[in-house]
Amino acid sequence: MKALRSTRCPVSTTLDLIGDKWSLLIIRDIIFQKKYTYNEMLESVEGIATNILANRLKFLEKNELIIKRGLAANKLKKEYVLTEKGISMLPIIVEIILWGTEHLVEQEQSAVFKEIKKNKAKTLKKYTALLKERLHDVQQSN
Amino acid sequence: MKALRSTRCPVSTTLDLIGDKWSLLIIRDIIFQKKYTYNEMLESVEGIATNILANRLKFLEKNELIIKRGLAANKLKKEYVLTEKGISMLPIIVEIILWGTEHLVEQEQSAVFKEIKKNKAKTLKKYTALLKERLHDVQQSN
DNA sequence: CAGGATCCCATAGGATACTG
DNA sequence: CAGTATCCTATGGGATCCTG
Repeated sequence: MKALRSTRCPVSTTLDLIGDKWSLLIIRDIIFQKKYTYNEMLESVEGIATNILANRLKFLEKNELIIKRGLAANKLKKEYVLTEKGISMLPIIVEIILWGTEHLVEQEQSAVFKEIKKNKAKTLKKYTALLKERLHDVQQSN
Repeated sequence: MKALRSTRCPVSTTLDLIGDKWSLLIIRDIIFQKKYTYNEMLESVEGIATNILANRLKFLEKNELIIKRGLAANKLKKEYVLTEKGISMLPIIVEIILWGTEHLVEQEQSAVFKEIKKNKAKTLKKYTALLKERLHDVQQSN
């Protein structure tokens, strides 16, 4: 992943951040699947290679969408947490979910996706609150 | 561009459609910059190569986000029009614009982007109506 | 004008083995 | 457990020239 296109268009610069096959899936899993650690993500994100996952996590961290911290319980274990900037990406993901369920995927949906379809605003609020709570917990424990 | 990942996750399948550097920029230009023809896009989309543009247009057409039609005035000239499916992608782009203007791009914004920031729902409605009108015009002239 | 054809390079990304 | 290191391939994508 290279530097962002230095243009004045918010669409192209944002695409430089999440316009690839993987970044948004990682964020999706942090948000909806509660996958916070490296190996959890390795299993959860559909077939991502270990070097690619490492690369993306670093890239997302560098661009301040996530932060990494060690877990007190186990010094070896690290977990990733969405920053405020990362959390504010939720509306984008929600719209993508809505579009995808409407136009591409017809099968049974996960509970969260149904929830979004049923009441977007409410679900958005709920998950934003959850994520902020988690972020603040992490910031306090420093 | 390959086939879509056949998964049940709407995020990953949608990313297979627009999770690249270019596709969404093409759609952005059709919507906001009123770039409808090949050469207009070639100039407008930041430095895209001719083979890449052709590739993406074909891919978007194949996935029914755009349709192509010849212009009566000039048999050689073609123009691209968003389908209903393509138009319904507008909320995704709007959220990306909002996020990008908030977190990445600080400079003066284009009028449209300011409009979105000021009143998202209204702007969404307005552009959706405009695009549908154009689509119906095209469908009638067949 | 709307693309196709070609050439070529950089890099995304898969597989696997290894390490602090 | 959380990555690194390496090797290798596919393909994204730039530049340029060509054509119906």
